[in-house]
Amino acid sequence: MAKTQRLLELLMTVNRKRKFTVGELAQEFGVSQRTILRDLQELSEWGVPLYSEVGPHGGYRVLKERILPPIAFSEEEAVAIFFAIQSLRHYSALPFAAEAASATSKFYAYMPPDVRERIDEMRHRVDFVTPKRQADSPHLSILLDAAVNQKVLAIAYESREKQTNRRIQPIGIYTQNGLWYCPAYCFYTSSYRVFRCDRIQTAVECAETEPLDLRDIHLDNRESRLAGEEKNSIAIRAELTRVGVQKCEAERWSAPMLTIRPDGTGSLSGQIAESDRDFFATFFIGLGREATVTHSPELLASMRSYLAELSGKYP
Amino acid sequence: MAKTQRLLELLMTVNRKRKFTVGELAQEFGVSQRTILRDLQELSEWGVPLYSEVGPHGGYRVLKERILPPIAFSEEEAVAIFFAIQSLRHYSALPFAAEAASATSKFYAYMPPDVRERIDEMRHRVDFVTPKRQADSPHLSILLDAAVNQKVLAIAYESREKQTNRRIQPIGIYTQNGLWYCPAYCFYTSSYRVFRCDRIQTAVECAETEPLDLRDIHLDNRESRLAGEEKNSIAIRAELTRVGVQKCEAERWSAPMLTIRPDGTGSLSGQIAESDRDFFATFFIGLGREATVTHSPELLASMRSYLAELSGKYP
DNA sequence: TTATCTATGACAGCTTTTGTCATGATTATC
DNA sequence: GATAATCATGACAAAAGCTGTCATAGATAA
Repeated sequence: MAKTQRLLELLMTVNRKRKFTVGELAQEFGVSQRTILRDLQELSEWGVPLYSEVGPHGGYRVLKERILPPIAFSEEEAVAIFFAIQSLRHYSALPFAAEAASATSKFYAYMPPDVRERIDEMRHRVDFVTPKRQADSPHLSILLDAAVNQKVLAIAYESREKQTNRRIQPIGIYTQNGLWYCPAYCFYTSSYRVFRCDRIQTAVECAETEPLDLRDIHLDNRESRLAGEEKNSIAIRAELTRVGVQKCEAERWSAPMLTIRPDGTGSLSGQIAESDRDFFATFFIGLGREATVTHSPELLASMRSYLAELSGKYP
Repeated sequence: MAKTQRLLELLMTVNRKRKFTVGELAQEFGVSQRTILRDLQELSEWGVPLYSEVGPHGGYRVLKERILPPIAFSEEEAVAIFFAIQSLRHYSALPFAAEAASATSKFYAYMPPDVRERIDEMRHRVDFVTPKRQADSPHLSILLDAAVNQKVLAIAYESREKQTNRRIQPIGIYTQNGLWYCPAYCFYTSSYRVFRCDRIQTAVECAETEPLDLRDIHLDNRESRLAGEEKNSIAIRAELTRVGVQKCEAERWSAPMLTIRPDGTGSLSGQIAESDRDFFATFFIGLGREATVTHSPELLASMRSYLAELSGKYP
C-alpha cells in the first residue's frame, strides 16, 4: 500500500509545485529517479495532464486542469452537496456554471445505484426557487476576476435611458432576486456604486488606470466601511396588522426597520432615501388595509397621488 | 495496482450489501478468505465502520454512515462545489444543514494551500443573497421525508387568525424568498394546498390515515397535474409594461400565465380561483402603473372597492 | 455436539515494485 | 561543437509486498 500512498502525495506535491524535475522529487520522496518516472507515468494514466521538456531548464509541468486528491464523502454529505449544486439551477447566469455542471454529473455518476435512486426521489421534492429573468449577465467571470485580483475594468453601462462608458474597480458580485449586482468604485463619478451586471454591455481590462488598494473592502464589510455616503433621507413610519407583518417579513430590506409585538402586529419605521420614495409608496399601497402609514407627509403625498392616478385608471 | 482496485470495489460492494460474510465476498472476488479478511481490516483502517459478529447467522455489517468511493475533482470543479455550498449560507433553515457544513469543512481541509487561498480570496467577493427571516422552519426534514416516502402527517398549523389541526400528505418542499413552503394534499379541506413551513407548529407522522398515491405528483408537475381541480375560476388579463414584466417574473405562480413580447413588455392572462381574487386585486394595485387590468369585471370590481377603501384611509 | 462464523499467525510461493546500470535523445549555454 | 542538464526506456536482479494454505482458536445458534 506504500505505493498508493506515495502516488497520492506525489499528486499533491506535483499540483503544488506545477513545475519540477524528476531528480528533485526522487530526493524529496527518498526513492530512485526511475521510480519517480514510473510514478509520473501512472499519474499521467490517471488523467493528470503532465508535460515534459528535455534539456537544461527543462523538467515536468502540470498543464491547466489540476486534479485534486480524491475525497471520500459519506452518503449524507454527498446528498447535501448534490442539492447544494442543484440549488443553483434556477440561476440563468453564474460564474463557473460549466464547472458546476460537470461536477454534478461526475458526482451523480460515482454514486452507487441506490443512492442515485434516493437522489432521484428527492430531486423533485426539494427546490430552491429564484425568480427567473431573461436578463443575461455574460461578464460575471471578468467582474469576479477583477474583484479578486484588484483590476480596473472599462465598461459600457446602460443605465435607465443613457449609455455611458466608465472605468470601475469591482469589489465583488452578488445575486439577489434573480439579478446579479456588482458593487464597485466608479472612476467616472469618483464614488462607490452598485451596477446591475445585466446592464453591463462590454467589460475589458483597463491596464492604464492605476487600481486602488481595495483589498480590505469586500462584500461583507463594504456597507460599514462606506457608511455616511447617504444623502437626503426621510423618516417613515407605518403600523402593521398581523398579516401586514407577515408580508413585510418577505422583504429583505425590512429586517432592520421592522418591530414585531408579541401579539403579532408590528410597525415599520426608519429612514429611507428620497429616491426610494416611489418604491415605498407602491409598497404600502400594495399592503392595503394591512398597513397604516403615519409618516412622513412626503410619503403620504406620494401615496395619494398614486391612488388618484389609479382611481383614474380604473374609474 | 490490482489491490487498490479490489479495495475500491470491495468498498462499494460492502456498502451495497450492508450485511455479508467473508466467504461470500471471497467467492465473489475470486480470492481467498484470508485476503478478504485482510482487505476488510484495511477498509476499517480507512474509516469504514465495520462490525462483525461470530457464529452462525453472524457476519459483517456496515454501521450507519457509509463512505462512498473517493472522487477526484479538478480545481475548478472543487471551487464551484465549494461556492454552491456557500450559496446556502443565508438560509436560516435547511434540511441536511449539518451534512452540508461537514462537507464544506472536509472539502476545505482537503484543498492544497494555494487553492485554499484562492477560495479565501473569492469567499468575500461572491455572494448569493436570500432574504433573512427570523422565521424558523424546524420541521423541514420530516416534511421532506414524508414527501419522499408517501406518509401522512398530523400538523398544527397557524393560518392568519386561527390555529387548526389537520392531516396532510406533503408533495415536496421549496424555498422562495427566504421562506419554506410545502405543497400538500390536505385531508381537512380535501384539496391541495400550499403551507408555509414556519407556521407549522408541530408535525408528527400519522400512521392511521391511509396515504394517497402521490408518487407521480411532485414539485415540477403538480401545477399541471392538479389543473382542472379549480372550482369557480375566473379569467383575468392584464397588460404589462417592461417593469411590470420584471416584477411579475419574480413571482413563481406567474410563469404559466406570462407572455413576454420581444420589446420587453408583456401580458398576463389565465384562469384564477375565485378565492384568490383578493390576492390578485392587491397584487395588481401594487403593480400600479406598470399593469393595466382589462379582465375580468369581477377582478376590476375588487380592485375598485379596494382603491375606494384606501382612498378613504388616506384622504 | 455440530456447523457456521470470525480472528490470527506462520510461511512458502507468487507478483509487484524498486534500484541500478546502460543507452539514447534533446536542447540551452558557453 | 562540447558540455551539462534533462527526460526516456529497457533489462534484470533484489527487495518488498501480496496471497493462499494450513493450523489453531474462540463464539454462538440450533
